[in-house]
Amino acid sequence: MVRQPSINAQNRPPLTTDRIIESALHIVDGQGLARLTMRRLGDALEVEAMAIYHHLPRGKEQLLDHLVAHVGAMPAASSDGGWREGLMVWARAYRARLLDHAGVLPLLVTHRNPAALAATIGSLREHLRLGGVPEQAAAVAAHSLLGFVIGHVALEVRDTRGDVRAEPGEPPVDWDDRFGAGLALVLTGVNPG
Amino acid sequence: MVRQPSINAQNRPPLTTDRIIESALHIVDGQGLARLTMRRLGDALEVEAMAIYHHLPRGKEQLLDHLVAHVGAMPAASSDGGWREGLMVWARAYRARLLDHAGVLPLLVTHRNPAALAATIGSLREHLRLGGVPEQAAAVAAHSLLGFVIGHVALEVRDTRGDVRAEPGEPPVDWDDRFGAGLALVLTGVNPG
DNA sequence: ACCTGAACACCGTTCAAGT
DNA sequence: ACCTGAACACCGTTCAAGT
Repeated sequence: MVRQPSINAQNRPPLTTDRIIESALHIVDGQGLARLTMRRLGDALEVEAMAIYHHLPRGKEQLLDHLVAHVGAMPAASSDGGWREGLMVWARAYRARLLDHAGVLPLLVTHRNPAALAATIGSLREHLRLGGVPEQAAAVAAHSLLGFVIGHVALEVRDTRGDVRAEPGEPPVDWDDRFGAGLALVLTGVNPG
Repeated sequence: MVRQPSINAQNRPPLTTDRIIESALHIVDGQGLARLTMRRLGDALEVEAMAIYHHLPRGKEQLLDHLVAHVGAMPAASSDGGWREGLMVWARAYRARLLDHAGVLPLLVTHRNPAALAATIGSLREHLRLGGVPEQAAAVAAHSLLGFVIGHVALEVRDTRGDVRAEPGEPPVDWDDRFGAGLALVLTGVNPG
């Protein structure tokens, strides 16, 4: 029976905050937010639930704060094309991120971890400023764009993976197209000064 | 000891679904969603928690579905002014509703009760059609507008009743103004054809 | 320092029983 | 028909104890 010396006596990787977050996100993505319990999370990490408190003293609150930061923090990268193109790229990527982790969405629309979106909003405002949009208009556009993406994804999540259509005659919505058209609508309203 | 004959022997109004919803919303508004438990709801109604299941057989799931419908269903009324004015009136009222019941917001961005927003979206689309906006553009604008309002309120809720500012030098946001400007931005992008 | 085991106060829900 | 009481399987968290 050979043991790896870098691993502990139970032959498993050491518990770290990153592994805890990663595992929690895996549970939320796979089974939904309601199934994320400290005990189940402990099971997934092959550890007693109480061991998690040694890394996250504030317990589940702190765990959820981390999930919000992990999913919500995504600053817009500086782009080669124009600022409009850059914001479109960011918006599509952010939407994809939210859809990938739709179970975290309810946590994003709470007061939990108020600073989690600050960097994201700041990067959008900076992007607009560099594109020549005045300070006040940039602040408005940044909140409008981020709000639009979050709210639109919320509407998408409500509709999809719902088998029952409200009005049976209505055709299914192509949400990729719908989002793209809405994004163009919002960016049309941004005044470059 | 005089008893009112219309009331039962325990001298209290009879339990109805409406009273249950109303009381649940009162708890969520006053203490937050996390404090809404079947036992506390029973206490507020001066009844055992198990009595609620007689009116809501699907239990807490059904209760939350009702809260989503109660808060999220708000069709746009036909207006005397132009369609733009009508949509602005609706958006401001819908925002106020969401802010009044911010504790329900996390439930709104879930798959729970998928039909809850159908009438609201339908009324917005109808409003735009009557204003001369073509079918496809009206569908896009309806989702964009509703998404914007929901997402913007989410950003407001994250910021307000948070005492700690992310960057201490930054001035506080006037959210009424910010929302109004964002609303104008979105409506600018709506093409009347 | 890091993890465990037992315990506590809660929670949603079931089920048989009361009226 | 409408509500209750006891019970069950869970939950987050504390705390003393192990290594």
